[in-house]
Amino acid sequence: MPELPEVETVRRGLERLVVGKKVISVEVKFSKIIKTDEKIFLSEIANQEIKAIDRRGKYLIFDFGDNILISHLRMEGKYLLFDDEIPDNKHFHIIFNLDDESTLVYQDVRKFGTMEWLPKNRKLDYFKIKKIGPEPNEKTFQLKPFQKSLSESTKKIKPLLLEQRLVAGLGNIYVDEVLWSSKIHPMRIASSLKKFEVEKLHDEIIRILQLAIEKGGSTIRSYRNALGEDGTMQNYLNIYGLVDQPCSRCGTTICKIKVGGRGSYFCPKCQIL
DNA sequence: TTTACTGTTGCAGT
DNA sequence: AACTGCAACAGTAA
Repeated sequence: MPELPEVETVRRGLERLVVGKKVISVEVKFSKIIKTDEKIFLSEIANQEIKAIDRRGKYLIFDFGDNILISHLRMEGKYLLFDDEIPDNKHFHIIFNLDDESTLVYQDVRKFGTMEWLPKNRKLDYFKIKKIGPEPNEKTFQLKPFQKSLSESTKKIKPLLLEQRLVAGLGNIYVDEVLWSSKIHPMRIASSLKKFEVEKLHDEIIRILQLAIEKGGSTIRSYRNALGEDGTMQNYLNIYGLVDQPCSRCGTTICKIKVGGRGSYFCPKCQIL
């Protein structure tokens, strides 16, 4: 479920449901998800209270006080909470047994998700090394550095925005929405953007991600009751997934192409190359 | 039956 | 250094 608005929705759900609970033990059914030392993870997390659930970009952060668990949902990771018995499911990979008899389950059909157990004092370093850019809000996502970075890049704008380096949180859905809204073709070279286009792009990144958070994220190809999977943002999308349908702004038929290996939707009249 | 596609990221090539 | 393509994996649709 993973762009920033979906991860934030999951964070809010987890915050309500598991903060204050203690993890009694963890069962790892598929080891490759745990990227740090599994033995240390299992021994250190036992009997630790979940103090808070935070988020940075598309990363979820379980705060245990001295340590943190950084969880990335990648393409299909989900969290589920069961009050008692958990059903049989071959995609339940990590099981957190909590002190009130409930069970937090990490489900991931494609097994791309990751978890890392780290001392809390390495948190800032972690995101610095990963080159995760500023959160998309007016305070931290400043226009000037964004302008400068774009003016110095010969990359196509869409793949550049997906790197998470200039701003955190955009994925394949919202980057297409932001570009449509800003009337910018996904293959435009970053340095070719005019000042007014960069300003519009900056504002739309903040506006659309914020709107999507308010709508609880988008639920596409969804299954059933995952935490925070109650989003309605899919009803407000203007371009993603709408190939062969008329552009809501000009009526032109929406096209789909590949840009940097990703399926990309755009209006050939509103977004000129 | 095969192939292409999928809300992500990181790495191995050139 | 900066790009591109693909691998990690499983399911669905054509």
